[in-house]
Amino acid sequence: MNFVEELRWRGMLHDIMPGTEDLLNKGMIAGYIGFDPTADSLHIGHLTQIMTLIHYQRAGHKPVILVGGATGMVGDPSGKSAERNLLSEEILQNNVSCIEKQFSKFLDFNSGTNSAEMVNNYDWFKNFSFLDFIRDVGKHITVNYMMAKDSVKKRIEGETGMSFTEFTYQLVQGYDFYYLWKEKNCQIQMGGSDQWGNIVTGTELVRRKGGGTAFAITTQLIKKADGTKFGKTESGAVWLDPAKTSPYKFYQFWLNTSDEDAKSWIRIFTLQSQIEIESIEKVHDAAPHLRVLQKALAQEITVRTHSEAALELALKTSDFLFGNGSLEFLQSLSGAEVMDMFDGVPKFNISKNELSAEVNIADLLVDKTQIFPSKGEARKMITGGGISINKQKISDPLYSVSSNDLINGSYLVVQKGKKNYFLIIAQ
RNA sequence: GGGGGGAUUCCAGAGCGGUCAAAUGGGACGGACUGUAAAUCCGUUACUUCGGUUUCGAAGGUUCGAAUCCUUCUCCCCCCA
Repeated sequence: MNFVEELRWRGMLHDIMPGTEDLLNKGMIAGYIGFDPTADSLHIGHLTQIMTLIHYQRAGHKPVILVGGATGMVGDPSGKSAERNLLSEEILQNNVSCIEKQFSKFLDFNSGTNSAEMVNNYDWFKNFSFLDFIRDVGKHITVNYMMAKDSVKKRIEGETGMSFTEFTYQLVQGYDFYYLWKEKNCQIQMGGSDQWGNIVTGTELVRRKGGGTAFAITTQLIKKADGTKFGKTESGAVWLDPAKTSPYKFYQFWLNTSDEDAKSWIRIFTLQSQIEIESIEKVHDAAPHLRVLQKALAQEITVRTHSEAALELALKTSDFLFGNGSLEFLQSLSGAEVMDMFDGVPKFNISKNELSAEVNIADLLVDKTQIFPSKGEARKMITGGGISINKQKISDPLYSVSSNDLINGSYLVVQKGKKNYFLIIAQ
């Protein structure tokens, strides 16, 4: 199965320039995708493009990652209704190096001729003077052509307008394509469907300035069945950096996908074959409550993005927090493992002296910690059966806690409802 | 400038001078159910040392008693100029 067929059956293909498939069938072709360093980590919104590059490399082609140290300074207007805030140069450079590190997990940078390669357009733009640019690049593209682009038209017709800087963006990105085509024989640019306009400006530049041909492939933007935006949770974006989104939360994000989304996402975000996926779906349909699909999806992505060990911990944590969490399991964990498991959970410190005598449960939850804003509320919640300490439901508002309740002599696990955990650490 | 209407607890929106910590709906949070889903059902939704204490735009006043009546102020909306 060739690269294009692969994208097609997985439902990833959005648009492809005529002739692209023939070109790819002729042999190894270098192709690239650009990533703007708008943050110091990639997030799951980038995952489609990462998967595209993985398939590209698996099909025997050479994937090139372009990190937009220069384009990031301009700001892509595609899909944006208002002018972007510009990032400072230091922040951008820091973002670039963070992102570069993340790619090493996904692609093979040491596989001979089709090794992945990473480039930064800042390298060829930093010494490119404005005058040279408008003479050598700007000359080839008409403003009429640029204005016809959707990303530009919308902004011009809209009320917000568009700065010259952002208007220039497609030319800058277009030049990247020309540069890579000329210097690295990179003949294909890929990207999300919103990038079509920018990519085509590049192929146009290759034709007019270089007299050559270049090709474009775009992928489907990920949609959720319920219409909400993909990749966002209440707590913000889902990052690939474990320091920004813990592997446990990462795993949970995928596990919580709806049945409908899971069926399309397992094709996009995992490398399972068509036969494997269809058999998983069969099992899933027979017993949807087991969520075999979501589990397969979550497992594979978590391992690829983080590691087997991270998945193990995520699984254990999930099992404890949602399944049959037991006191014994907690007691079996080391201090470090506990901290890992409750990563992101609010923590409160309390001195051991305070617990040497008995402390009323409401005092503990309100005065000693800030789990509840008032004692009345804490008592109501306790009476309503919404509070557990160390997995034991507390229903008496007069219940007292003492140092005997500490797990391994050092902490208490408080639950408000089923899902809200708090860790009280005695020091 | 003239005339009219309004300001209520997270939001919307009821509220005869006493029985109003304030209807109802939404939201939020808990519980049951469940697939860590959806729907549904139930409960809670000012503080409290459970004796009480502070709330209804702000400040005064009338009254045994005021979210409800009076005065002044602040802000919002509508209509006519």
